[in-house]
Amino acid sequence: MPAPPAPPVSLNPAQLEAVHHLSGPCLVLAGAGSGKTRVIVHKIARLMQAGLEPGQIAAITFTNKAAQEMRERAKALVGARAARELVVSTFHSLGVRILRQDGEAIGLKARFSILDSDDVLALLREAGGCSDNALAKRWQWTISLWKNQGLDSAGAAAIASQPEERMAAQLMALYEQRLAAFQAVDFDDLIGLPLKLLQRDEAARLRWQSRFGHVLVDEYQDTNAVQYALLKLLVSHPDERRAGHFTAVGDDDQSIYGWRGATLANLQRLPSDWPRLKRITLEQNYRSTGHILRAANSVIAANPKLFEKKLWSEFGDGEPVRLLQADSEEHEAERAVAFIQGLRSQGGQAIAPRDFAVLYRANHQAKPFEQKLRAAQIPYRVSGGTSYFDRVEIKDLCAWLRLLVNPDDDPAFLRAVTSPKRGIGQQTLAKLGEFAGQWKLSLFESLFAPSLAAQLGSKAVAGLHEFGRCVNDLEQRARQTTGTEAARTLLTGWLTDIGYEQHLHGGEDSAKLATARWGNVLDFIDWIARRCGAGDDEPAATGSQTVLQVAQSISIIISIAERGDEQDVVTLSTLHAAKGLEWPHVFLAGVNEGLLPFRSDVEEATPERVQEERRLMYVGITRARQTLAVSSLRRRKKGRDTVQGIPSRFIAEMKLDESRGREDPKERLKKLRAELAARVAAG
DNA sequence: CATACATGAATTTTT
DNA sequence: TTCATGTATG
Repeated sequence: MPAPPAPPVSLNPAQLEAVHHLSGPCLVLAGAGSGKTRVIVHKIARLMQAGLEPGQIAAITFTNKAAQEMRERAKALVGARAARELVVSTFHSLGVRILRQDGEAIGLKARFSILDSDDVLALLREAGGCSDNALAKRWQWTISLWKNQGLDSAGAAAIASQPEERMAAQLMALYEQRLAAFQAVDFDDLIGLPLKLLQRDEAARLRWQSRFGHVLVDEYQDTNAVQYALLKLLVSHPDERRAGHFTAVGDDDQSIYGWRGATLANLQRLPSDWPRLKRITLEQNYRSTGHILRAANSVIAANPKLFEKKLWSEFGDGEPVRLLQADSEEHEAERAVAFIQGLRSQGGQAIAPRDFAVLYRANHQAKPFEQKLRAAQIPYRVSGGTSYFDRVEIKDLCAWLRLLVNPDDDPAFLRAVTSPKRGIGQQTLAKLGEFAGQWKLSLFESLFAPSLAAQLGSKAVAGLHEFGRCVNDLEQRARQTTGTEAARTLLTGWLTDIGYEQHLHGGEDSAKLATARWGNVLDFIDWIARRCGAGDDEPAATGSQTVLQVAQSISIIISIAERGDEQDVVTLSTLHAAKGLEWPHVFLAGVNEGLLPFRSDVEEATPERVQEERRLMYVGITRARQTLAVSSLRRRKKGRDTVQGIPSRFIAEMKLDESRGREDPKERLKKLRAELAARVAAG
C-alpha cells in the first residue's frame, strides 16, 4: 500500500529550526501547547529524508500511551511501513530490549522475569519478616528512589541516616540477592541494568551506540539520574562525528515528577555536557487565549528560571479567567456543574461534555464532583479509574454480563463464547456470523436456528447450544436474584459451571499470573455482589438491586471505559494525569493553601516543593483553551473536621486584576475618574 | 479461622 | 467521611 501523502505542513520558524538541526545535540524547550509532538514527528520524517533508516531512529517516551500516539502521528507523515520500523518505545521497553539481547554480560539470562510492584512488595515483606504493609511500602518506595538516583545497596547504606532508612538499605542488599537468584528484575532495573551492562561490556556498548543514528526523547524534564546516564551512554560514540545525535524535548516549567526521582539537573547540565548543544525555544502557543496565557506566565514567573521562556499566541485575549469561591467541597462541585451548564446553554454551537475538564490536586477530590455530575445527569469519566477494566479476565466477565443485559451485543457474544473455550473456533464463528448476516439476526438469535445446525458439525452445534442455554439460564436467575449473599452464590456458582478458573490456569499464563487473575475475578464478583445488596451510596437508591440490574449499570460503565478517550464525557482528572492533555473549558478546583500547594503535616514545605506545586498550577492553567475557572474553598474538610480555607498564593500570582487592567485601559481610566468625581462630590 | 468493630490515617503515578 | 488495618470475639 502506498504511503498517504503527507498533509500540508507549516511549521513556525522555531519549530523549523528544531526540525532541521539534524546532526548535533539539540535541546528543544517546548512551552505548553507549542506543538512539541509535531516537532518530534516532523524531525523523524526529516531524518529519514536525510538518509536514516527508520530502524535507526529511536523516539523515547515515558508511557506506552505516549509511544502509541507518537507512532500513530508518525504514521500519518512517513507511512505505515516506516512507522512500524521506527523504534518508538518507553524507556522501560528499550531497557527490556537491551537486556534480552545482551543481558548475559551481567549474568542475566535472556528469559529473565519482570516483577511488578505487587511482587516486589511481597518480596520485601517476606525479606523484612514483616506483615505491616504500610512499612513495606515505605521500604519499597525508598529503595525505588535510591535506584532512580543510581544507588545500589552499598551506596544506599552509605547515605542512610534514619533508622528506617538503614533498615531499607539492609533489606535492599537482601532484595538484590533475591532478584539475582530468581533471575528477576524490577521496573527500576529495566533502566539501571542496561546502564550497568553498557558500562561494563564494551562490545555491547559499541553495538548499541552504533545502532541509532538519532535518539529523540520526549518529556525530557521527567527523566531521572539513571535515565540520563543511560541516554548519555547511548548517544556517545568513540567516533566524534557519530556522537551526540539526539534531540531532547521538554519543558522545565512542566516538571512535576520530582517526587519520583525526576530531576531538573538533567536539563541544567545538558549545555555543559554537550558544548555544541543547539538550544531552541518554542514559545508560540497554539492552544490558549491571551488571558489564560498571561495568567500562566504570571504564575510561573514566581519560580526561578532555568531558561527564559514566555508563551504567546495569536488567538486574542478571549474571556477573562473566572475566579470563584465556594463554601464547601459540595458547593464547589455545584458551581462546577453550573459552570458546565452555563457555558452549554449560552454556547452558540453545541458544547459537548468532552469539552470540559475538572482538575484537582488529589484523587479523593473527585468524589463530590462525581456526585453532582451524576445528579445533573452529565456523563463523566474519572481519569485513571478505568485500567481495572482493561484486564483480560475482567473483560471476559464483562462480556458475559453485557450479554445478559443485551443478548444481541455481538462483540460481547464473540468474547464470551470463547471464554472459556468450548470447542468453538474461528470456523464455527465465521459460519455463524455469515448466517446471522444473511438473516439480519444477531449472533445470539442465530444460535438455535435449525437451518444453522445443518451447516455445522455436531460438536460445534452442541457447543453453541450449550452456551446459549447457559446464558439464558444465568439471565433467568440474575433477573430474580437480589442481595449480596445470593448474588455471590449465583455468580460463583456460574463461574464454577463454566469452569472459568480452570480456563485461566489452562491458558498460556504462568500459574502465578493465573492465580492473580482469579483473585481479580473474585474481587470483581464481590464488587458486583455488594452492589446487589445495599444499593450504593446514592441517597436515591432504592435498596437492593437484582444482579441483572447491576449488570445493566456495569455495562454502561464498561461501554464508556472501552471506547476510551473518544467518549463524549466530562473529564475528572488530577493535575498530574492531565499533563499533555487539553480541553476548551477547564475548571480548576480546590486551589487552596494546603491543597495546591499541597502541604503535608509531617514534611516541611521546602522552596523546591512549592516550586514544583507552582509548576503543577501552571500545568493546570495551560490545559485550558478558551475558558478557565479557578475555584477556591472558603471552608474545606481536613481529616475529620472542617477548617477555614485560604486561597492559594498561586491565585494572587495569576495577577488577574492587572491583566484585566492591561486589557482595557480606557475602562479603567473611566472608573478612576468616576471614583474621583464621587469623592469630590462627597467632600 | 472468619467476621465485626474500633481506631487511625488521609499526595501526585508509570513501568 | 471513608478506607484500611488491627484486634477481639464467636
